[in-house]
Amino acid sequence: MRQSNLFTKTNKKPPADEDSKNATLLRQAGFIHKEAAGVYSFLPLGKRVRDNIEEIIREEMDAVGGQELDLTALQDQNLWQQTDRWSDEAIDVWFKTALKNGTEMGLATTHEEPIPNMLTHHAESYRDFPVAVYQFQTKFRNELRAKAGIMRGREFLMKDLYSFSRTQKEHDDFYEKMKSAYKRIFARVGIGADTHYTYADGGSFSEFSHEFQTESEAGEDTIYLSTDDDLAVNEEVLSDDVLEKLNLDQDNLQETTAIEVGNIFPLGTKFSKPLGLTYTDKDGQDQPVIMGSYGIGVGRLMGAITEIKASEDNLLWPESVAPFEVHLLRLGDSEDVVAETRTVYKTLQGAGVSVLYDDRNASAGEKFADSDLYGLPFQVIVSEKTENKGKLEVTFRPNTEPAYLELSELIAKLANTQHE
RNA sequence: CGGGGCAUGGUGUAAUUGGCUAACAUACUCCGUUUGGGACGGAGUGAUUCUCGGUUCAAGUCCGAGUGCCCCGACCA
Repeated sequence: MRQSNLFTKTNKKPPADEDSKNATLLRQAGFIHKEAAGVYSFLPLGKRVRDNIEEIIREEMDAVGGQELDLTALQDQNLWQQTDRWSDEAIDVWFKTALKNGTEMGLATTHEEPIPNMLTHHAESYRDFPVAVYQFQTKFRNELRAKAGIMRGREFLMKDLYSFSRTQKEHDDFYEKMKSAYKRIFARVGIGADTHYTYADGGSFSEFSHEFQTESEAGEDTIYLSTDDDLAVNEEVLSDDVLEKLNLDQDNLQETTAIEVGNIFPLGTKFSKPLGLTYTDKDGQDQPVIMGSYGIGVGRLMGAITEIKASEDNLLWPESVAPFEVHLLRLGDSEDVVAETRTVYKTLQGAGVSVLYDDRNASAGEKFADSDLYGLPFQVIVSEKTENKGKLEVTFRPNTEPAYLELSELIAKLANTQHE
């Protein structure tokens, strides 16, 4: 994309009404726009990042057999009354709204009810199971206090997958597959080393649920990390009993704050029973379906990546999620520089590389400043200098030492550093 | 929901502490010169000082109420 066509602008100063690093930098760079507290719009650059994260998650969900769908945000209160979760006491973050006829509807905070309800109309036989369905869907939560930029908002995009199994064993096997899928996701988006499988409260149907917690001072959770096992325990369930069960020694645990970037949750028959989701077994008998839910807040994950990777002043994107792989800077506007930059731009695009081409008639300093703020993984410079050298100047962030490469060498390098 | 802080052009700030036409930087538009770390000169555009009410000869400034934003706490299916 030509940067001259990008309608968003960077700001010299960060916004004054923002405290979190993620919102401060993402807004200063024009990746997101704030509509209200905890309500952020995604602008072209920000949307590209979020889309990239979404696509990685999608690939991993498809790989474990997930089928993508898209349920509505508007929710019928009758459904939620079946599980006794329509009241504001049961779910205190409900947004509710009235239809013209006076009927109340809710804006979905989760789809633990509607998904199994929908499934009762489609899956009945043991032959129809197991099933795993997922969606990227907007959730609404009327938080008492939104905070931490895009990491705890009132409206946000969430990937939620629900598994439906016939037996506990079938459920357990799938649960393990999801655990691996989540590990791959967090590794692929560049925070694998900082993210830890964490034991957390399991609610009424199982002893534990499991969270993926990314170490960061911006986090709101406290976890106890066992570095030997790359395993952690959320403060909320920490006890001698639990430590013994997990074979952990309190003295070897390290307390740290972390961002919950994902969680997986065994639900048992908590929802399938009241909603009447059963399957008919080979003997013609109805059997309850065993459920699991598996969530990742896509926006929160983007926020977490920002918190982990960005410096105080500049964003920095892992190649796998960057809005563009290459930031191509044209310094000067002499004919040969313009022609050469255009050639590089076209050739990289032809090679399947996403390029943000700064073709503006701006000063070098301004281009560098914007480029640093954007934090794309590769910075490629074409100028009189590089023309004389006959090579491109390439910086691979976060390195600051440039390399001088032929165009063909650059393309080879880009191919090699493609993330798994 | 309890507590604290803040609210002035798109953005970041100032305004003698109640006093003249709300200033500066940046951004934006136009002209010209520039082009390796946010260039320079010139000319412009842009503000109901969050809202409503009050005090006063006079309010961005004081008072009251409300709203919004940020932070701490509680809460977090």
